[in-house]
Amino acid sequence: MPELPEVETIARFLRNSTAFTSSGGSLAGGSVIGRVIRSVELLWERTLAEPLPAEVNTRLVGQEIREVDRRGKFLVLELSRGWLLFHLRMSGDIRVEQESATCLAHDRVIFHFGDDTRLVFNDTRKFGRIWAVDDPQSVVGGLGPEPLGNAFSAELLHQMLRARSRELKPLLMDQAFLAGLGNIYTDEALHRAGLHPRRRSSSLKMQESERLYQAIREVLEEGIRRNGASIDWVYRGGEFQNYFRVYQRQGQVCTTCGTKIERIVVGQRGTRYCPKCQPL
DNA sequence: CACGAGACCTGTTCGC
DNA sequence: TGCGAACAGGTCTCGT
Repeated sequence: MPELPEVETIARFLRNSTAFTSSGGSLAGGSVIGRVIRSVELLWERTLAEPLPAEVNTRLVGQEIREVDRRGKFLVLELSRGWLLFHLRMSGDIRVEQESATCLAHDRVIFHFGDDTRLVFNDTRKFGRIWAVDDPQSVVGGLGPEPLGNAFSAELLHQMLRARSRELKPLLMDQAFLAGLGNIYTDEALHRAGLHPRRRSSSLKMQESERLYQAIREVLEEGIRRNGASIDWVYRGGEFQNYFRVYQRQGQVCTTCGTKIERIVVGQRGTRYCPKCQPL
């Protein structure tokens, strides 16, 4: 579910003393930074990727949350000793609330703080994972560049694209190639760049790579500015779904040229594009 | 290396 | 109304 902008939004909610949680409710007592984990409740054991369930309390109890960051689609929490990482996959969500709040269906792991508040990992489809490790590189070490980072440039993207010969859509969604794009933002970026999802990466001219680079940055920045996208039954408080140009718009007209948006399958993922703006 | 199929999961929507 | 199929913001593993 969440892609880079949604995870960034959650990271900011957890880090800052804002008035909202990622689910739109009020964040009990503000930032989670400075809070100490007093116990961990594993409601669905397989959510815990590392360590083994028996070791999780020894590893986390007494640890203070020092910093909240994001790497690709991973939420990265620095603890007083070690690191706690979350990946929300398709349906994960995080909320911080008072201990007196009502538990919800699909709550999978609960981190109780000592101050009558808790952090809850809710995940309908059970794909999400949590890691408690000594070195975050063991989890995120294989990721490609951060698309909004300073080290990422049009020249670098062009070189990366030319070094491979894959269809653009699955390549851009490959987290080892570039970290953070998922189905929504890839479709939106390709439309803004005027590139067909099946276009071979090795065939791009510098000017096209430059357009793709700008499109990726713009679509991610706009997503973050709108607090991510809220679709399906999971409400996250974001508004970007109201600005989609192609995603979930098959059969409707392209806002640029009026042609009907089509849906095809690329790399086993539903893919929306404008056949006129994005010719092969 | 590139690519497709299948697995992991639950819920909603659509067609008959 | 009922019921199965298709689909859903992701990633991993296996086989060709």
